[in-house]
Amino acid sequence: MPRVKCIKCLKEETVLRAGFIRGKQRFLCKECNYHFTIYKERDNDKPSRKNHATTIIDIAKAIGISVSTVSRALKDHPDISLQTKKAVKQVAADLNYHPNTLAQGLSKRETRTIGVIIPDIETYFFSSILTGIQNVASAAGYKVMISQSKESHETEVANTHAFMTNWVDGLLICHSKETKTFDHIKLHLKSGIPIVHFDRVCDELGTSKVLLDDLNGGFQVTDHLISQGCKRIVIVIGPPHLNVCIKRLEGYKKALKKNNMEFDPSLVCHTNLSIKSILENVDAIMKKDKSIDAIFSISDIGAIRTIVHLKKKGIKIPEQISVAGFGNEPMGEIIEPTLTSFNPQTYKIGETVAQLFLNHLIEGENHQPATKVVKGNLIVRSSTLRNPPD
Amino acid sequence: MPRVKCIKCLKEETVLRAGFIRGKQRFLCKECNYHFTIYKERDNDKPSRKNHATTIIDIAKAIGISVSTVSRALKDHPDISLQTKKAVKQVAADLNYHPNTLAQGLSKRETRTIGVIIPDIETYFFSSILTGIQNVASAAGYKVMISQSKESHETEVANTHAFMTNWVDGLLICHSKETKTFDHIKLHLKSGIPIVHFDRVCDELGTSKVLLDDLNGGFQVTDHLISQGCKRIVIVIGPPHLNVCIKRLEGYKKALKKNNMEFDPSLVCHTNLSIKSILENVDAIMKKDKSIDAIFSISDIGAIRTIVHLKKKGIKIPEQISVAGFGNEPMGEIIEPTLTSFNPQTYKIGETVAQLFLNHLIEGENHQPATKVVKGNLIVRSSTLRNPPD
DNA sequence: TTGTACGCGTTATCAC
DNA sequence: GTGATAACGCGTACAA
Repeated sequence: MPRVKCIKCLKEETVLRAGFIRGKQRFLCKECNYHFTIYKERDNDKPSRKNHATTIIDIAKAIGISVSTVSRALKDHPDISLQTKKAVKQVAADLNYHPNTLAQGLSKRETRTIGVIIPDIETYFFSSILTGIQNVASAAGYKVMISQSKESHETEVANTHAFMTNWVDGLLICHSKETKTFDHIKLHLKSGIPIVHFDRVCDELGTSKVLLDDLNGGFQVTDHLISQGCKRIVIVIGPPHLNVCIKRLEGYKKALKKNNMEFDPSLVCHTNLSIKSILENVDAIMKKDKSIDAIFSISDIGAIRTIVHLKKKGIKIPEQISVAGFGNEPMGEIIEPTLTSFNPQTYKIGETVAQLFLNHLIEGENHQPATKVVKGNLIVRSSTLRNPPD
Repeated sequence: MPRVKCIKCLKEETVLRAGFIRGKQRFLCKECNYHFTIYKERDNDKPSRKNHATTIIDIAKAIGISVSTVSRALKDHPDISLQTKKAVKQVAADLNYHPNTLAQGLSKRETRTIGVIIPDIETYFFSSILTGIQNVASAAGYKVMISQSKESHETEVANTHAFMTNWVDGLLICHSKETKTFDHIKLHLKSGIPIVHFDRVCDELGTSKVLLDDLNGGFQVTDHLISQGCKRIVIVIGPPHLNVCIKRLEGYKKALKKNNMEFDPSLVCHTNLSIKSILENVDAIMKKDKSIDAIFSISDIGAIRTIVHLKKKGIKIPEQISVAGFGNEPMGEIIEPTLTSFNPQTYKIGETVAQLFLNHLIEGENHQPATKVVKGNLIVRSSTLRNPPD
């Protein structure tokens, strides 16, 4: 029973509390059936928190209109009069208003943010893919959150969950080397948000994928080595659960076949892709088999370190051993001899990944998972050129 | 005037609408002064959206307790009984509940997210700083949003605003090369959120800063070159508005002074730090001045490309020209000759940046901006070693 | 110990 | 054209 007089009839006893409006008690005079609010002195107009960002409420108060009108005016809703729009925009600018994306997200149930999980930002391969993703995403009005798993399955899982609880609108992921189970992805698959895999993908989930031109790349590099007269080509690959390794190996085999050469399993070096493991394996195989005349490393970093390693031992490249890589890292242009490598078009991969995400959004309910292979191209440099073109 | 009977007195005319409770109309019988709500059939219990993530409301309904109890139980509030906690956590797990960080952020007015703006992820220097930042930040429970300005002032400004409207709890920024005005930062300085600058900082804003060991680095590199017998050392720097250039140049001068050598302004190459500009300048100065015996490039990439360039012209490094860089990029170990460079300790820089942000948070109101210089160290390699130690 | 109901900032759906 | 207010999901002072 508030001690408040009705603004209309000035009676007290007929006035009842009737909910709140924006933190202000609202009253209803039963007599006049009239709702009203008591405005206190304006001294409480100071934002309660000193660092209070201006909101549409502030704008509404300043002009003396409702928040809905402000909201609509700000987004040029056709219903709103030009005059009002102008006033609102003016005040918004004066008060340095910026919409709160958190609140927008909560209300619209979308954040216009996509999460990207990659193994390692410091690797050019991934960081350049990122750039491709960001270009397309930001053109479409999406922000990109990045996290690196550092090749740890545990971190990958944690990051995945973190993204989902942040309500990202999509998840773009390249799995860590360690990752062999995919429950963390399956769990969120039901939520219906677009998930796109790239490079190290997972086939058992029905997601869209972007793949490197692995098979073709493996083929082209090997074919090129053969064309340069190499007969005994070592291929250095990683753990067998990584699809990319298998594909590149397939390409290698295909090239041998095309050139009527027999596949010798002893020429396949299984490593864990660490530099240490790669160099050890190279040393071992070269000690065992003196006939080797080429090394195809599945990664550029591996190839580069192999070159440095072999040169230290006085081995001439490419005369004694040709070396080729995969990835077209910038370092390949710097090292001597410059490195022959397969260029997987990383920017384009990134762009394609983001595009697939956007497609999924557009297609909505009746989205069908797509798999795209980004064509790459062989870049021939000195590390394999035995027969200089005449 | 709702057509609702009071639960107590069963009268209709005395019942008034009195606000809402959780989406349900609340009524007040003026007669009995009694508040009540009409519960409809339970058939609206189905989640309205099919892909509705479970919320604490779902848990509360499932158990038949209130949302506040659920909320508190989930965060082990001491008030809640062990029994309740157990039940809540059980159901939460069953329903695969994940708190909505958007709502949490809106409610708590913090997002536990920090924004990082760097010129370019593809540069090792920045990506390794990022890793340092992420390590410290995630250990403290903060997520990291990354955006690259690609050295464009415009993009930097846009990204800054995007972060602020996303209510990041802090902003860590390294300005683009183009950036000469700082209104976009000033604007948000008032909001009170911690802003930390690194590398390319701005002095006119009272923010915390993390600086490279630029002066010392410039000094050490130059001093080392001199110790190797170099007399005419070219220093290749970037635009004068970048504080890092000035500092490294100062170090260069300091080293000359220490060794009683005169500073010759004609040996300073002003470039825009692009490869093209660097190589052109190097060519020009070497053509003009045949006495030059060393080049100190302010960036490793510049130094590396310079080496490649000079080698192509048949110049012997370090015998004819010594070359040194700054940054300790991985490529420096690969190129021949391997590159002498100053290692700025990028990881540590990143960690320090994040730490400064955390400090700011802890200190709160009475925070005093700090400036930290991360000590680096000279890494001597072949590109400058003229007098092999005997 | 548990529950109630408001506030966070915005959008959307009605109602007028 | 404009206003009122539920809803988004959660935290929390205050009430019970």
